[in-house]
Amino acid sequence: MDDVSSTPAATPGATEPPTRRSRYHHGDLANTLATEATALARQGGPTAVVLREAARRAGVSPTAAYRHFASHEDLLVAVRARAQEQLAGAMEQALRSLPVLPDPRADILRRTRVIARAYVRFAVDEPGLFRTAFSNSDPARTRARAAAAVSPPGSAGGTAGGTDIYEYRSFHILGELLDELVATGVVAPERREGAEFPAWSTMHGLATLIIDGPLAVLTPEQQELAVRVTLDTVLAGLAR
Amino acid sequence: MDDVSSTPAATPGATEPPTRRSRYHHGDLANTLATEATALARQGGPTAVVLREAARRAGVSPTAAYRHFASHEDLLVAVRARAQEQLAGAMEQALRSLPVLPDPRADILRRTRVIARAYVRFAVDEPGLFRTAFSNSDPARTRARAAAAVSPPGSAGGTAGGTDIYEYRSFHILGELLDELVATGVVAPERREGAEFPAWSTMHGLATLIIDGPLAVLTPEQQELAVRVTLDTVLAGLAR
DNA sequence: GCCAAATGTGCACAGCGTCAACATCGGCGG
DNA sequence: CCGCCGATGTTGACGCTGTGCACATTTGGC
Repeated sequence: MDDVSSTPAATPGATEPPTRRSRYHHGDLANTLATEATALARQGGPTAVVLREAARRAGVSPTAAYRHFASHEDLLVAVRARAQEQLAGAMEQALRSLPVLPDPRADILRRTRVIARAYVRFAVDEPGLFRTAFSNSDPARTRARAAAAVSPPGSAGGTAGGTDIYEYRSFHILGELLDELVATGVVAPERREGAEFPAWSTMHGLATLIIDGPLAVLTPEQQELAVRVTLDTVLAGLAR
Repeated sequence: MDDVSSTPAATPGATEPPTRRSRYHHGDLANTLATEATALARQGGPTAVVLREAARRAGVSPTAAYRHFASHEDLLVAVRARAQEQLAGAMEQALRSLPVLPDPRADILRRTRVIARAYVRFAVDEPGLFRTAFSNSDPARTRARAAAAVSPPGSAGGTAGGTDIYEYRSFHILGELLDELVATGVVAPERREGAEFPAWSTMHGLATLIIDGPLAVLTPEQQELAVRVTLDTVLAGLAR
């Protein structure tokens, strides 16, 4: 399938796309392994990411993976990044195929609904990837990250420190959306600060409750209703 | 009963008053195993629940566990139930130690804030248990559960089918809270239907984003702010 | 008091992550 | 053009896991 590569150093040279290598040295194993591992995550979530199976699918011995990933956890980190990227991609894709409405207020409102729906839809359509995107195997890691201070949760733009919320592209998209909502007068300016929290929490909570939690028992129609009610509520809460 | 023990070394609790029999073969292993497994989940989350280790701590052979749990997944199910119970217990506990305010409106509002805060606090204080409570290893299981239809998401009371949202005690608590919010005129009656979705999604989303997601980088103070802003927003959205 | 059911043990197997030692390739200096 | 050396891949092994099978022990009902 089409996979969205997220490696910073993209292959600049000419390599055969149709994967024709039977040499002792496999072309770019790192990328292939991450891709295969992502495929595993897609069906089965983070626990389905097993290094040996990824190596098997890449046609390589298990230990070969260790030339490119320090550990299983390291491979999972790469898969997580890809999953995050696919989520953000799904959100942007939903926006892309959207005609612009004449009324800017109606336009931004609809885009907001579309984005929220895309977020939840991605979770429902690709639960494995979604779970993986927000998986956290090592608690210590999270604590360590928390040590790095970040800027106050105000408007987008100024951030400090290497660990940044905005490294999550989906969060960035959300921030811009909120700015537009304020600009068009839908959202009260005095409610802009920290508005990402209720907005994102709502979408994310709904998505996880549907795929992992109690709301899984809802029929698709009921889930649809849940999305609508939830979105309306948070919009009403942010409205001026 | 849900004391947060501070001694990770010895037996982590588990008082069994009923069967006071002499130590014949072995006590009620099922309970002991579940307790030990829950202790594992507490530090390390669902992936830390390993059957052999639980058996080891219970002082029995690994296969002994199979007399009480059909599989590792089955053991995890038991641990999940315990984790859910502890979450609900923490919420109720937070309410219990709360004096009643004269103004019913102020009272229910404060209880709402306390409950939401307790939910997030439990996730932060006991990330392992919280993650376990909402873990889902087998996608097929979720799909199967979804097959069982439930009643429309309206007011509490009428539900159909064995699989019920309200088997989650925390959800039940939330429903009653919303009823009171309507009764005291804080929440518009016409917004009552499906109000559990935005309310719970918000709390749950915030909690998971903090312990597993991007919001982990926030300082405790910033997390506090995030909780407040999020709660205010959803309350404003539900208000009449 | 005996026997069957319940409960716990030992052993074994396959699969996992990972390490150490060895094999092979490909690019660079001579 | 050649040889070498670092990057890459392989084999084998270790300890861990979940789990099935045959066997040992306990216990409650007759």
